[in-house]
Amino acid sequence: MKIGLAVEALAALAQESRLSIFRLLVQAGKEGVAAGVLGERLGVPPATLSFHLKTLTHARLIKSRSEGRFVIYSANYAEMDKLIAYLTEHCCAGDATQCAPVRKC
Amino acid sequence: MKIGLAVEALAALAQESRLSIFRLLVQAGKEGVAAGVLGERLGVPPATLSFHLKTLTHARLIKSRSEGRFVIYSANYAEMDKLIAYLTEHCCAGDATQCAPVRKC
DNA sequence: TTAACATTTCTATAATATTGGAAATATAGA
DNA sequence: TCTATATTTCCAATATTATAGAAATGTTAA
Repeated sequence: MKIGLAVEALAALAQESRLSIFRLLVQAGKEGVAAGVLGERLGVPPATLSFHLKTLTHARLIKSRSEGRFVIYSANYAEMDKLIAYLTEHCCAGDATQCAPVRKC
Repeated sequence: MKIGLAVEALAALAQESRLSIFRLLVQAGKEGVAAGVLGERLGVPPATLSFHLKTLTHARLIKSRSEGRFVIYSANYAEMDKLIAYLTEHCCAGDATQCAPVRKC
C-alpha cells in the first residue's frame, strides 16, 4: 500500500459520521445497507451523507451498488485489511512479545 | 474505545509526516527514536515536527521519555491494538469467511 | 406521463489544520 | 558560568474540510 492511499483512508475514517458509517457497514456484512437507512440511523441530512459516502468511496473503504432507486453501500474488507497491515508492518522490531496477534470477526 | 478517541487517533494518523513517524516508531520497537533523528530522517523542520509529535502524543498513539537533552519517542502498541479492534469490531455480520484473521509482528 | 421517492450535485459559509521562522526553554559538557 | 545542542512554544499566513439548503438527477409505480 502506498502512503498516499493510506493517508486518504485514514482521513476518511477520521470524522465521526464517517467512522460511524464505516463501522455500521463493517458490522452489516456484504449485503450492505441503503444510503437512506444510513442517513436515518445516524441523523445526517442527505447532502451531508452523500458527501461523506463519496469520501469513503473514493478512499476505497466502501463500495456501492444500485438496486432500483436505492443505492446500497457495503464495506470493502480487503482494503480495511490492507490498511491495518500497513499500520502494523514490521511491527515491534521483530519482538513479537510486544504486541499480541489480532484476530478479526 | 469511545468514538471521540478513535476519531482523534485516526486524524493523527491521517497526515503523511505523522503516518511516517508512527510507522517508523512501530517498526523501531520499544526502545524508540529521538525527536531529532525523526526530523532528520523525514526532512521535517523542528517546529513542524514538534507540532506533529504533540498531535500523535495527545491521541495516545506514541509516548515519550526524556534522556538528558534528548526526547525519545516510541509507539504505544496497546493503543494501536485498541484502534484496530474498534475498526473491526463485530465484523462481517458474523461470517468469518469474509475477512481473514490478521496477525501482527 | 405524472407524482412520489432516493440520492447526488451545486454552492456558500463556517470551522479546523498545517506550516515554519523566530524566540524561549532545558540539558550537557568545557 | 558560558556555549553548543535538542526540543518546544508562539505566531501569523495559508490551505483544507465540514455543513446543509436548494436544485438537479434518476427510478418506480400508478
